[in-house]
Amino acid sequence: MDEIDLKILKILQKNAKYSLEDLSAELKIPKSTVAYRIKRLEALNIIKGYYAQIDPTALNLDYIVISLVRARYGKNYHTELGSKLASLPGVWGVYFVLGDIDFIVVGRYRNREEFVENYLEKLMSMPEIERSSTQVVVKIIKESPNMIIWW
Amino acid sequence: MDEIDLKILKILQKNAKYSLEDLSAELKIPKSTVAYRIKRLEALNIIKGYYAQIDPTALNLDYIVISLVRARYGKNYHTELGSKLASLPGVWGVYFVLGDIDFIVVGRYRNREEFVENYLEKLMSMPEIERSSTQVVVKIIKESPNMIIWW
DNA sequence: TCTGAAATCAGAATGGT
DNA sequence: ACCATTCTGATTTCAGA
Repeated sequence: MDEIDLKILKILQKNAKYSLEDLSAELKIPKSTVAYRIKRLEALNIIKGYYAQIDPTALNLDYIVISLVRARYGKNYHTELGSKLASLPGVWGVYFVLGDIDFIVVGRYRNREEFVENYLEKLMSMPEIERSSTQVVVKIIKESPNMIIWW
Repeated sequence: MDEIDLKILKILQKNAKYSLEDLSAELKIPKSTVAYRIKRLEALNIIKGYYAQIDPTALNLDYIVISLVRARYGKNYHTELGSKLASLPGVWGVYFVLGDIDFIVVGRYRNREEFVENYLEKLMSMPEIERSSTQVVVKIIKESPNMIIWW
């Protein structure tokens, strides 16, 4: 991983359709070398894949929720609860944190009913949870999780 | 936006490199029609772009933080604070929520020093903040924000 | 709006340094 | 590990339905 690899990643994290030719011109190295580098980054699993970014609002996914969850104490309670939370439909993020709270959970739904049915009811029936508070997101000010390299 | 569009999106949200030919076979429509559909989804900004997904740990980004922020009351305090939080280096998510907390902020850093310098010090010098608590993520159990369509 | 065929172009493969 | 060339196949274009 050198400076050139980093430059490639910096460009591809923003635009996966950037062509080998343009990368070649940008980095001033032959395009076959660019191809070679990218293949290596893929093989090393540094590039984990390519995906289309879809506008959530276009699919009416504007019922975004974030929950702060505290687990009960007990052996395996944390790991078990973690995977149970992660498997809830609509949940895309589960973070295990230290402190007052144990888990932060993020999910996207199309409306209140869908949220209640797929998320809230299931959450409230989990015995491993000691306490949880769920917030509805009013506005997404920033959401660009694909921008890994910012420096 | 019909059933076919949704199927296309469902596939491309997972794999942007899925070829027109394979999509054509999968959906049982000619590949030129698939191309036509995709172009339309792009034009309508339903597909917002294509990205390479980069492994954060490969770049030593394992100092992940989530802050719960409460703003002071006052005109414009909330919108101003929102954009100030979003502009912090390393911050990729800022959510405005209702309730006890006003903002939930997510950031990625390579180490403690980088986090303190780029994030914590700047956060703590923001007068619009009444109170904030920052959690360090011990484990990312799930993080797949690109999976928009789950039903 | 959709489709088939042709043309174009980008990416994969090869082999040499 | 790097790079020039060749080759393959995916995408774009366009005319017609």
